[in-house]
Amino acid sequence: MANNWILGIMKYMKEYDHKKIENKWQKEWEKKEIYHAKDQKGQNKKPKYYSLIEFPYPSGDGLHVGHPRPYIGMDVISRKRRLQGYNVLYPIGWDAFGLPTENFAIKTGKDPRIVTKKNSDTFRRQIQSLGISFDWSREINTTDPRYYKWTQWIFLQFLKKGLAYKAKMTINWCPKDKIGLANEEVVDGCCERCGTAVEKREKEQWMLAITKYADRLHKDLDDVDYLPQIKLGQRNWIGKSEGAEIDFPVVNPRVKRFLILHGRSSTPKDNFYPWLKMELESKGFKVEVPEMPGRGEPNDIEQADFVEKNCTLNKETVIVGHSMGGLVALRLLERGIKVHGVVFLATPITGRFLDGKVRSSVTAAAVRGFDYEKIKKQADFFKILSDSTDSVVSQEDGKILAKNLGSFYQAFPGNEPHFSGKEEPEVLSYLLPNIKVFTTRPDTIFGATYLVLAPENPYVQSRMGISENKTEIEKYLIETKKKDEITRLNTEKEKTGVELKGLKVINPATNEEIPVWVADYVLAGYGTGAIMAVPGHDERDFQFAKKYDLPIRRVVEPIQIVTEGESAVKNDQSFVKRNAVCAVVRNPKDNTYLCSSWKAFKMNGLITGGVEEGEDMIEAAKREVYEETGYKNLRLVTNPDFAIQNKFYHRVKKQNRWARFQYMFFDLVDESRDQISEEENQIHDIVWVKKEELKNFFTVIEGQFILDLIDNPNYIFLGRGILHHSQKFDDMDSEQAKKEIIKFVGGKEKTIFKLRDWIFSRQRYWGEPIPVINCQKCGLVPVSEKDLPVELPKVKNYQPTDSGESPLANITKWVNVKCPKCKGKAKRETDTMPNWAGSSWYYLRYTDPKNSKAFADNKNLKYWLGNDPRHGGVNWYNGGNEHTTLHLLYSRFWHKFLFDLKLVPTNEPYMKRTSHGLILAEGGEKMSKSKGNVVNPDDIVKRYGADTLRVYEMFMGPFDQAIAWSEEAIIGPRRFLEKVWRIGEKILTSSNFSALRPSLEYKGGTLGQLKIERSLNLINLLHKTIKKVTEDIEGMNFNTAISSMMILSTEMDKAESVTREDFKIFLQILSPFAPHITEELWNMLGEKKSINLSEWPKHDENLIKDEEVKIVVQINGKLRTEIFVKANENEEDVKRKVLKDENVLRHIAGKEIKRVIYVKNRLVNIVI
RNA sequence: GCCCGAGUGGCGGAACUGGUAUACGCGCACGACUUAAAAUCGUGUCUCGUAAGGGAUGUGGGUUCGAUUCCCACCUCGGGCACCA
Repeated sequence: MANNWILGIMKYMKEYDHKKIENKWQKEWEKKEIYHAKDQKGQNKKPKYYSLIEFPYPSGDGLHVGHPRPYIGMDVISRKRRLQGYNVLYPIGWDAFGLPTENFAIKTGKDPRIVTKKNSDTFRRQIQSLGISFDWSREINTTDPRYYKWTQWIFLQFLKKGLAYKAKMTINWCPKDKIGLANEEVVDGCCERCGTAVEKREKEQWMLAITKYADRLHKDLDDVDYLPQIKLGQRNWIGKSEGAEIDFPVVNPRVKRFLILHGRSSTPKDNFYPWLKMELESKGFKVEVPEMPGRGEPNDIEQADFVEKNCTLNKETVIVGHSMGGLVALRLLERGIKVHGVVFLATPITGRFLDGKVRSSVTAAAVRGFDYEKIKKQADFFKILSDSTDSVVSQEDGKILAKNLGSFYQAFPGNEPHFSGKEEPEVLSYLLPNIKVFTTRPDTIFGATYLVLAPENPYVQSRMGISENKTEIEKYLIETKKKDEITRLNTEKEKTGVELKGLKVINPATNEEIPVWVADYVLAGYGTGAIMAVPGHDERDFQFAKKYDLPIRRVVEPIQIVTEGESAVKNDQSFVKRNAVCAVVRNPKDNTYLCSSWKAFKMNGLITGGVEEGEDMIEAAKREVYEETGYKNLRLVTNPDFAIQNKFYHRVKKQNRWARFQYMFFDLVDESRDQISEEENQIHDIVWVKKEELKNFFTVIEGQFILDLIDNPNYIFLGRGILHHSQKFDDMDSEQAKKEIIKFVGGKEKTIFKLRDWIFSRQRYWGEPIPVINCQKCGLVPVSEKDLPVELPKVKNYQPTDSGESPLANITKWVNVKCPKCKGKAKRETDTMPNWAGSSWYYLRYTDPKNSKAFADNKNLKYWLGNDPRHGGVNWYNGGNEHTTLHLLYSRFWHKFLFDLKLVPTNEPYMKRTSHGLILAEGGEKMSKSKGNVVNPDDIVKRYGADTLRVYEMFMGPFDQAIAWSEEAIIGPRRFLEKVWRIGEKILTSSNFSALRPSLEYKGGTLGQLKIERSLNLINLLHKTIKKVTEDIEGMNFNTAISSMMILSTEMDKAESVTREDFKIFLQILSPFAPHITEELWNMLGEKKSINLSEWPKHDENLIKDEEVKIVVQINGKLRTEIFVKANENEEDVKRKVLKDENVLRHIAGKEIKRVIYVKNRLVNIVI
């Protein structure tokens, strides 16, 4: 019986026919549903494991050999987990919306649905031929209406919570693809996809408020296990910076008095007028609040008469016209009265006017039809603070009023309704404006010598009218607008800007008046669009200040604290402060510098000394040079007001010193020199040191700063240090001073982010339609959830329109719908979602891919993600480096949002994230169809087999690094598998080879009990290999795992005998890499159940211990010989043995042994 | 410019926490088998040197008994960010 069986095998064996084997097992596995994950916890007691790869975009080019690398990697892990007893979910699907398919449709007119189907069929066939253990029963496709129904549904939840909104945006527009691009899709000012230069366009866009989650997206990275560089990428992109918002009050010397004119019904009813009056008076202004006649049924003409007669009106007056009072102001100006300015507070008070109709004051003004051209000439500025959005369309005869109103606003551009009308400080801030800046360096505010506004900052517009250099500013604004993104963001280019002349603000720290500039190096979209410029401590401000000759003030000075040696600061003593100078004296003849070298101890530095009471700094420096070196004629080159604070212990005076050394640069006029005192001579030597040698010469840290200063006269100190020129904050540590200074200037601590809200609409066809209906009456109305999905209609032409609308806009049948609210005429939104949408939640769908009631059943989510909010999610997610910022960030955002709605059980989607490197073409270039260097896995599978391809891809190099494909090297893994096959063949066919079975003897025992040496070594190696492979897989060190198995296979092949048990263990640890061949051999060895259902072997610690170890013998660190000793041999015995070795004796002959270093089980190093 | 990562044979790469540098694979050379070739197997393969020994992990320095590994400076390549106050 047994013989027959072996004979049968012998016939069957012969060569390794990968085609037969792989086909057979792939069918068998699918038939037995061996890789299908089981949902319900009750049915299986196994712990769950969710491993995930990024689902592919099924492009028309088909799979290339780079695609499967991550799939194989996670497959190895998933297969290992199954053997380790987990219920594994390893799913796949298609991320099939997107541009390439659409562009193909545009070119060929083919329906993207059909193209997608064809492409994904090809991808599926190719991936399946690799024997990856995906659960194909859970396959999903983002373009399937049953899938995108839920993408749309999630969007509606965003809409409901106010996190999806429409905004007019200047967007990046790719003129070739005719598509709006998100910031992250623009690379170097060009379209990420096609490389065309990006243009700017104004467009209404759907936005997702990802910035609301910025802080959590940043902070929660602490809880997840991502590779450090991935976390870093996320953090950089979010761009958190902590700082402060600080107000700089605007100075306007021409305003002396305010005239507050009541509104129609607003008797000093509330605290508003008294409050405003008090506030203004407290700032030193004259304020007049006349008691207006004709309350109740006001008449602006009558009131204007009254004001003209009783109040002071001149060029120093600003009229604050509240409601009806605003009309009175208009009347006055129309009569030819000149004032400095008018602020028209059009708060939401409506009432019955002279014409008997009810409307707000702005509406009333519009109806009156003033002579705006004349009015505008009477005042330097005319500011309308209005909330009267309701008055744009009148309740009664809307159209006419709207027209009039339009002309009113047209007359005063930049005054569109924007005012909330409620907050008193808001009113005040318009009367006495502040410019708000954001800074991360409030500690440097004493060095803020000017302010810079971004050209887009609204304050520039509103202020321009009264600027002395209005035309210059206008010109600059036009210029910057013309500049495209590339030139504007080019840091190399010289900074430009223009001063807002006549405008000064007060630095709230110094109370000095400082100028205000407009410059495009300040970005409107970040912070407040305004900065305080500190040229002394910011490179950009410094460049700008140099160019426009603005004052530079250094307020933070580096500090050096001596902590070692005899000059180390004594912790128990307080400091004695001194002003000191440091003279940098150059001899221009040979470009050397005057230095001193102390005789008593190793200290090399410059000429320094204390400043005496009342002494001038420069004189002090010259005096010190003269006293210490005798040089008489010095010429001051520069005194940059640069100093270093120095804390040390004065050895002579025996006290802690805190000295401030101010650096001054001198040139030697001539070399004339007096004798120096003997006393000085005793202390140090005078040396002239060449500039190149200074670096090595200085023993003190300040040397570094001096070199920076010498090499670069524009050196500015950017680091943390000690404050100076900062009044009461002098001598404080800059970091500590931040908070106190913010408080001192009345600022507010604030954290801001670089992250912008996500532009979520695309004017394209092949994406999920945004499920919103546009109704003239009701505005934006969400499609009711029961009407989802909003399916993409078929179109004839996929070309986007030139106006930038999606091709959907032309499908009138689809676009025109009834409003779900009022049943009136309405239009569908024609924008579609970006293809980040479907991939932001796909991993949730895998847990319950066929659910038609919810995006996934809660039970399934809880099972597969876990129920611990802080430590749950997909167990292991591997993907490409190119997706570690955007896709990861977006899906984390969606997940957190769903978590807040209690729709998912965890706070984070993925517990662990790793990346793989790309596989490049043989030349090291990226594989692409256009370059013609694509390697198709079909050919490799056909020639070498899927197992060989898998082993090769895992073996070729470190998993996380990019690597070039090599057609030559693939033969190595193939030979390895053939060797494995041969060993199996030998075991099956040669009873001699597999006869010796010491397995029962060694189980649980130590190697010492074993007598058969060959097997013994093999068993030792086997167990070491189990350990290594087990560990290496966890660290994704697949290449070294395979390398160790190659070694094992060589040893087994060479061995006189290998037991079935041992070989089967080898097959098990190899099976994640090469599942087909191992399954076949496993089966041939008589196993009835799949190797996939077996148990992952464990190594036996006792069996990997070496009996004998090699000790490396070094002499003076050089390898001389090696000896073998028993493991854990006593140190003395080893040393004794080493010293008897003839090689050793030869080397140490006649020399004295100074030291012997011993590292247990490793080496002996003899120092002679 | 800033921030990461990496530089090791002819090539892909290995080396634990500072302890034999070059594992494993490719290639190449030689040998065995063969009429022959392919395939396979075996042996060898950093470099100089007959040898003893010396020199090599991008370059230069440092710490150490001992450095691919730690520190400093520089060079090159790859990736990310790029006027983010």
